[in-house]
Amino acid sequence: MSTTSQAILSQGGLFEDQDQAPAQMDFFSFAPNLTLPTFGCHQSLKAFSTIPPSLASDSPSSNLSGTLISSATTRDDITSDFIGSQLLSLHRSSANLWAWGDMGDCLASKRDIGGDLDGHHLGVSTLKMKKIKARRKVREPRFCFKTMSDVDVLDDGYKWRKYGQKVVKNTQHPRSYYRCTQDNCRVKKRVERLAEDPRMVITTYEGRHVHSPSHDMEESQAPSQLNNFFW
DNA sequence: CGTTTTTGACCGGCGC
DNA sequence: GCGCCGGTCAAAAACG
Repeated sequence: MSTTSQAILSQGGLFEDQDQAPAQMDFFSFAPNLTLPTFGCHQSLKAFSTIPPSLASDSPSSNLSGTLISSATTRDDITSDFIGSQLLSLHRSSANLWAWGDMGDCLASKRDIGGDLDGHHLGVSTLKMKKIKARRKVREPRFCFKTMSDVDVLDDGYKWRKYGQKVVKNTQHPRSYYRCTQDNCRVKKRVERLAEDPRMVITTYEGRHVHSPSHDMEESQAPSQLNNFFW
């Protein structure tokens, strides 16, 4: 992955589930108020963690939300300039929205308040709301983002092992399933190229890492938890 | 030879 | 209950 051209780049957005990722980039402002946990998975997302610790803390009650535009595929690409210029629309959220069900409730109540009947701009149909409710069980926190990239699997500093691949209906690109290789870490991610626009890759993370990125161990010797707050 | 990928089988949830 | 579909398993192959 650290091959020749890293100069890929990417525009991305964050959504709490892949179903909600808009097909077109114009919809980017689509979910400015949705919250997302500070997973610290993908470098783009990690950019969130470079915001003041008060915002990036692990506390579920201080989740971040926003829309992200990034232009890097490697951690080295992330500079403070990058963060300043590429990270957009960051908000603090007071709600605890880790669980899926809660996420659904949040969306639902927002819609009620706003009286937004068509709900189209939110990209969540009433049908889907039901679906979310039905899945209320216990779901790992999950989110996805979309990037424009010619590499499928972006280097996010973690080590992944592929455990499956599937062609899903109505798509011509297979979806790949990965699991974090770290023992006891059950984080999964799936990667899929958009049918509408093959330049776009949708990456969905599920769960939270119980460790820091493995890369850091090898190269620059073990980072302190403080440094780790950056990556 | 240990680790990762590939790929068909299998399984569970859901709609009909 | 049955079939479809997405997600996972696991044996075999590929890789380094």
